[in-house]
Amino acid sequence: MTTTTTLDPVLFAKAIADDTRQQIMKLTCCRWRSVTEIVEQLDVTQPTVSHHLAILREAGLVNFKEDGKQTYYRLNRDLVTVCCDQIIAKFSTEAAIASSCCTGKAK
Amino acid sequence: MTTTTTLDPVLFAKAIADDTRQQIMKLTCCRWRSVTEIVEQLDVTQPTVSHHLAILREAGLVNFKEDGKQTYYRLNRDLVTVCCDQIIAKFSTEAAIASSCCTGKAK
DNA sequence: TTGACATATAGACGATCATCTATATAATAA
DNA sequence: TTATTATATAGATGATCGTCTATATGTCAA
Repeated sequence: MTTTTTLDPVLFAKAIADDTRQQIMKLTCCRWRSVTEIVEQLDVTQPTVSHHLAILREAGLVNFKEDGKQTYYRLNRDLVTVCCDQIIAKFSTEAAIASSCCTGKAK
Repeated sequence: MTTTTTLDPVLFAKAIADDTRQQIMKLTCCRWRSVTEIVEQLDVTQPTVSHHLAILREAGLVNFKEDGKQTYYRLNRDLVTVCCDQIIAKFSTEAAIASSCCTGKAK
């Protein structure tokens, strides 16, 4: 299952603009983690972790799979990379020229 | 004047997690822009633009220079690139191994 | 079936945020 | 000096956000 797709730079930034969420992203960056496992590593309650997982899931930033009682989450690292590259491109000279935001003389 | 330095990934994300700020970043990505010039291109008031410029300035994401009555702002593109690279690195396998967040058997 | 466990959802609460109007500050022009 | 222009700051307001407790839902074991 490949769920990379894309994500608007503003929505991407909002999704990762929280310390708890970045901690979750780091915990899930290289292997599947159950919610309980994540809760054990952090200083917040289980509902708080579920809340942040829902935000990351809706953004497509984590993949998940259910297995009996447990739900496992894993970071969608490809999407992180795509979004970061997209941000760099958005604020590059080329993007500016393409959107003609650079009219007038450069100073 | 080179003001690249660094910026924590969470703080970087917070700084760019707003549509108006990303519009300002795009407007200033390739040349110096006065506040008035920026206001003319956006649908918000001048104090709102000044507010967002202050946030970007405190994060080091824009450089500025005063010239008489006017203040010119320009995006610090190098810092944007550095921060994006930093985010990609933070959630890479290597970073996970380095911080030993990958203990236990991979599934 | 009943109880224990894993996760999600609902609702409340305080904090932060984006925006506005009003005003202060500073520089130039008349 | 006085008026005008450019920008920043103060304070208010409504919206969004992060977190919590309480509870619902669903799965497995006894």
